Amino acid sequence: MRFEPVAPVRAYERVVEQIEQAVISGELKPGERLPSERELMTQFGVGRSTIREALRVLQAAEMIRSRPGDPRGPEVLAASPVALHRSMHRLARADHVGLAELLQFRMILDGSAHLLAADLRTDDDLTGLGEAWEAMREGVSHGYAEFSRADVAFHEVIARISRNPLLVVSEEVVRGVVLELIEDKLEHASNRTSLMRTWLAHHAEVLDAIRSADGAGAAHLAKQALYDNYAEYVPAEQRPLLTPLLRL
Amino acid sequence: MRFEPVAPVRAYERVVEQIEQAVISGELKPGERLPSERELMTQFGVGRSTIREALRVLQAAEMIRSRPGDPRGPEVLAASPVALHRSMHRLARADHVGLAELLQFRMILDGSAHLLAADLRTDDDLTGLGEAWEAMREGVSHGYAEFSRADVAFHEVIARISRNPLLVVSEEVVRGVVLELIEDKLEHASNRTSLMRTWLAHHAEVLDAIRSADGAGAAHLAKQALYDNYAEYVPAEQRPLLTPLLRL
DNA sequence: GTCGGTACACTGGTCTGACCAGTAGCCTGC
DNA sequence: GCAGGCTACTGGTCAGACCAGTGTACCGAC
Repeated sequence: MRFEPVAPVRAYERVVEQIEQAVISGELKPGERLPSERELMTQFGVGRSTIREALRVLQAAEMIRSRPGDPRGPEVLAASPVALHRSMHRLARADHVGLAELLQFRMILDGSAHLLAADLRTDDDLTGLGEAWEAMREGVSHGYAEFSRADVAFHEVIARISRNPLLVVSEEVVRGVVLELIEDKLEHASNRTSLMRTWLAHHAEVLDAIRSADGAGAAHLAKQALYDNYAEYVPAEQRPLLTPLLRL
Repeated sequence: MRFEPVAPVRAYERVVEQIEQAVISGELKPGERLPSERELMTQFGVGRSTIREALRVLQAAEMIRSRPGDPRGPEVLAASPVALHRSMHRLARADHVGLAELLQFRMILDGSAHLLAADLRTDDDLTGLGEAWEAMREGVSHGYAEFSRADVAFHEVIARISRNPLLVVSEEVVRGVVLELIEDKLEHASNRTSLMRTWLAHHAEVLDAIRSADGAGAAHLAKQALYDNYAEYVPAEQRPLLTPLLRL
């Protein structure tokens, strides 16, 4: 006979549980409203601070949103990847993860997204992708910031074509963290115009590969481009971590 | 000239921000303690309820833990994938993310982990992997639960050989969520013994591929195995989402 | 009739102050 | 030296208060 350690159950936790259960089970649908804090307080038979702490937890999980003054009460939100984004971001920022690992991960995600996009793209997708590329081309003459924005948009279109929200979110997060880590180094990059032209040409190749449903080609282009652009910021002794990915 | 929508900044949010920043920047390391609530209250110049709501948010994000009575104050926790797991699980339950997407993601992660493992493995890694396989072999006669545990351990060893914490964590999370989604269906699986023998043989192949540094082979084996084992639970019309990954 | 403004009732955000159960560490008394 | 209790804290919870903000119903001007 073995016993398990016990942990005291806080009042606010049981409030969270009940509301969470109601949302997960679909009893409370997105857009619907919770009773006001004062009303919940009597329903649960606890003080307002307890209710408020419970609502804070649910709000941090992006399950509800409350606005002061709204007589309809806190709103139940639709599930969104925002919470996933936050927790992934936090984890990625935790020191165990260096630029090499992030880049590795990004090559994996980006490569897979390109592979899937080349296979799953519809005609509409191709149109959208073409427009995204046009935006990049125009961005060249509007300065680096504009070009960069268009570049990000291009990548997001590809991720979306892959039809996998996990891929979209992860890629967005990892891209963000990578940029945060090297933004200071990017500031001093010289001859940006030629850099932009290089990238533009690369994206044209990617576009072609996806148009001709060449998944392997698109994936390789994506990974190679990431390596070419960012490997210089990775300590030389860690670069062998990245090269295996280029071979597949 | 365009204007942006403004959102009022709550007091507790600014408290969260500051503490979060201190943790992310490494100013507060895991194991260290925050001042007590009453102390924080004077430092931030806000009421205790505000402090408490901030701490609740941080606690929901698995960044801190507080125990009543502990004179040392709330403890800063090491980054853990628990929060990531929770938010991914929620998203999966809300079925913006279905089994197909999860499996797709898992094939990507697992395949990449195998690829990297085959390239980066040291002799020690191979020894460890061999032992993990032995444990699986012995597990066959100790029942499904035991075998399953050894199987998970095998996968974790491979993920660790790939030397990328992001890969390790993501895979762990996705594997967990996938299992939760189909656990009821797995319960009724018949002739488990033959199933175990099949898996054992498959893992032997993987082991061989990694031993001989055949990254592409190991990756393909991993992805194919996932497809073979789980595709039956994916609606037939969604299976084409998975097959492109097998070709690479 | 419609429209603009206003008053009201209610919301969530915050603060204060209080009490309780629990913990760690000191400090006895043996 | 050590078991047992004492104490000064901790976090968890509650009650009550005030404020700024919001939606709505009402109301008067046109």
